[in-house]
Amino acid sequence: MNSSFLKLINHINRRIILTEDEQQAIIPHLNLRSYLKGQYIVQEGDVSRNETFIVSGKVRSFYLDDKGNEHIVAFGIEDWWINDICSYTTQTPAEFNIQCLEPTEVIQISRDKMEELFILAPKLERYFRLIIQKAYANMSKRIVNNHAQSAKERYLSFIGTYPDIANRVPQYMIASYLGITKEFLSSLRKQIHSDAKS
Amino acid sequence: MNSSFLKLINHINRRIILTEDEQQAIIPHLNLRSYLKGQYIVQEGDVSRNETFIVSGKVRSFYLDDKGNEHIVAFGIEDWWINDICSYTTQTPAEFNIQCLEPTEVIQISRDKMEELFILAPKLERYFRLIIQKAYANMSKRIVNNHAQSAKERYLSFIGTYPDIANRVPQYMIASYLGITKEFLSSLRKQIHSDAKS
DNA sequence: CGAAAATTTGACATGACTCAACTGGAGTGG
DNA sequence: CCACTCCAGTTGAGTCATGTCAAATTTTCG
Repeated sequence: MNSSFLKLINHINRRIILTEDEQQAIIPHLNLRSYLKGQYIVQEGDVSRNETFIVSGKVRSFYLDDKGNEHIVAFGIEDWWINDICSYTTQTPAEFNIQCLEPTEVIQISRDKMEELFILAPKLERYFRLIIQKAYANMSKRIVNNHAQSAKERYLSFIGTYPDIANRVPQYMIASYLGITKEFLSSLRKQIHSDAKS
Repeated sequence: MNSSFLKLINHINRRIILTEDEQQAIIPHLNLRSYLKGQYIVQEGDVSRNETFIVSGKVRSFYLDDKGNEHIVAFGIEDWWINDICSYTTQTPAEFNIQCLEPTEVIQISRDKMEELFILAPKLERYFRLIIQKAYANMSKRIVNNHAQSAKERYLSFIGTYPDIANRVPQYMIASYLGITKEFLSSLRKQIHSDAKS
């Protein structure tokens, strides 16, 4: 089996149990696709037509406010699903952009194919439910932490929790993800370094 | 059929199609329960053992930080599901409290019963997937809005979107939900009133 | 009516933003 | 190999949004 597809199948098998037949039946519904750095998987205003699983690479999902400022909603790396779920489920124009920060390889499943898959293997409903539940729980904690912690604490916690992301994306994006300005993040880092020395 | 159960069945039927038989089969798995104002449906440290659907009343889900400050994660009203999903799915101690703000009637389904239900009517996996997807999409927007908007804008948008909640919970809880202090919210309201007059 | 809870007020402190300038790489092309 | 540009990151001064604390006031409700 193609190793990218295998990666997804393994991801599924870690949460539900697929028979050999089911695994084989799923494969033809999957669509492998490559993006270059900077390319968009979903653009604001377009309708998101696929569920997207990241095989390798790195993406960000962001929102552009009225003043033209970017607000990063989420990063996505290897083994994560990423989408504008609202646009996908209601087939309305996306509010978020999803852009590749590196050359990125993904597996996509169109809505139609997805419905076929759910008929083929209804267990997949459970798989996606579990995935999204996890994402929801993380979002809830993020909301709370945004309120309960200072920017400095959030930054330290971010680089502790996601070192692989923190090391591989520009700082101004981390600032945006945390909801602070790049200048302020810069001064926080300065503080942190001098804290460490003294 | 008991009218509370009917309320849930209708809620389900608005998203998926249940046969008459399935509807009848679901009922015995449901558990009706009443709470008084102030009572806890889930307490921090306990394990959440049920999915909980609110038939009537009003609840809040909140987190207590190290300094003892409350941070409201969500409100729940009629026709909403509310839970500490993380605790429920992993059967680990809850980080959030879920407390009734009024006398509240709920329908609960234990994990075991839920598994039975999923076997009985696998479509329910889809129903819960759709519910949680919606909640996730809302959370994402909330994160963005917390970053893109000022406290005043968030407050106005909150009372516009959820007037029924805004009118029925104390202001200090709205402040907590928005991530600001009750004093600051008070001064925002003063501004808003004087804006309106001039 | 009286006590407790919720809200408001005001003085003051500070975390975080703005803006503009500067530094320092990483290409790129001559 | 240098000059040039572009982009990310840093700095610092000034400002604004929001927080803190303590007290006064209003509302709720037994």
